[in-house]
Amino acid sequence: MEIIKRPYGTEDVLPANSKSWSVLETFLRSTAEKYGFSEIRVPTFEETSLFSRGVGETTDVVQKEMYTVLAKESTFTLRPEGTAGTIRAILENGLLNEPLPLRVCYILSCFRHERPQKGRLREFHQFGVEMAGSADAMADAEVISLANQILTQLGVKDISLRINSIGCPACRAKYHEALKAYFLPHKDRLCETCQDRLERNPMRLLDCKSEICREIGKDAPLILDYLCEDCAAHFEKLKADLTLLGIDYTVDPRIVRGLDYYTKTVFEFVTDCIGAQGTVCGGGRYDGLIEQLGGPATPALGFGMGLERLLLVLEKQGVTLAEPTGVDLFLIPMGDAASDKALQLVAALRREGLSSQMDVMGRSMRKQMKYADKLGARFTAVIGDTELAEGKVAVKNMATGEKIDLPLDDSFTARFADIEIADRLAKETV
RNA sequence: GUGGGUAUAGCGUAGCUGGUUAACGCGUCAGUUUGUGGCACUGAAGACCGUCGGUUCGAAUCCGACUAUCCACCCCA
Repeated sequence: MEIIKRPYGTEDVLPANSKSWSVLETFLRSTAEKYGFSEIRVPTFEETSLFSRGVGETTDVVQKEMYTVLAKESTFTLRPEGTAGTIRAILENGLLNEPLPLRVCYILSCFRHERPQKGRLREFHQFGVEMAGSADAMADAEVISLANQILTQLGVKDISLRINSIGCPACRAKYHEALKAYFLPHKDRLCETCQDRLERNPMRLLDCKSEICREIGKDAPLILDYLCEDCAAHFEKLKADLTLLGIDYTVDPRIVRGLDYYTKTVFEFVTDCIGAQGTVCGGGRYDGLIEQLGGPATPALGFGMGLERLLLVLEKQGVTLAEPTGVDLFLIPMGDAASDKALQLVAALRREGLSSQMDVMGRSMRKQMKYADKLGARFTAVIGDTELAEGKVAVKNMATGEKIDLPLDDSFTARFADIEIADRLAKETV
């Protein structure tokens, strides 16, 4: 019988890598906590209309990338991003009645039906935060600061923060008109996709990779010149605050987010070391979204951080988050009486907080020794009739070959713990 | 949705100007007398050479289709 393979664009996290994931997740939550963000957990699937209303009817994500499933008589959609569901939960549970601003974070999987490539999966994971209630640019700076601290403390290098303001619906509408007016005379020379973009999303024209489009767009009007007074002031304040925080950034007027809810501030942390999909973190302000989803008009913002992409960067840059799990003491019993004793010792060591294992395959002593070595056991101990009779056992340090006698009584686990700690300290000082 | 690349044991590869039992490294398992691992040596298991069809006396090797997968466009994390 042949095995069934995983769906295209999904990934298995194998034992060799799972620890990096859990270490990363713990780090993300605890860092977010320092900024006042508490974790929220929401369903994997939602009412389809939540996304068409929240993310935007005309976006690619909603139009062609959603996994919408028919379950009995109802249809649902696997979340393509985290914000809509989180805002839904906030509104449904009345969280906005708590002292504002509300700060929540999450780690969840998202689903988009796209063609997989490096840094892009159909099921991917993201860490995200949402902050609701503040219209001040200081809130923007804080959220960006969190992302910045995460990346910095993880040791990520060569990643740049780009910020932009895409204004409020009022100034953006004016800007779109100006852009169209600028590009229309050159329409025939634009690449095919850009001709299409001219109507759908004119701001994308500035981001085109084609030489001709770039050349044409060189002198195109910039959104920053079309911001209303309020939006312009907000952007200036953000820049000033980032400078106060010592966070480097570049203003990139070409940044466009593909989700409809963004207003004013948009930002992304981009690297070029993991292929074409280099946006590790992206986010911005969405002052209209909460009202759009039926809540009270409340300014808010957030970001999403792609965990697979982040892990790709860390791997590429040689950052290791976790050493493989080892074994502190591997017991090698010889004979039934010793085996019974070892079984009890292993359990006692584990209760003590140490990791301990023994053979469960009925292997010869030599094989057990080899196996202990492959497991990366730091210490081994052979227990046979002699040890039982003398009431002591030699614990062997696998790295040095040194052996230390320990009494086979109730003090064994505590004594071994001392040796184990001493060994750990010795390694650290070296 | 559109391009292009790739498809040989668990993993990484060789073989690809068609020619008899498809090779190598790593890994796994068993041994080198059940009282001490790493090294070395011996041996074993494990591949219908992605699938189907075509050319041919003969196909892992050439051709086609399909499927899978990777990279890129697009889009986003």
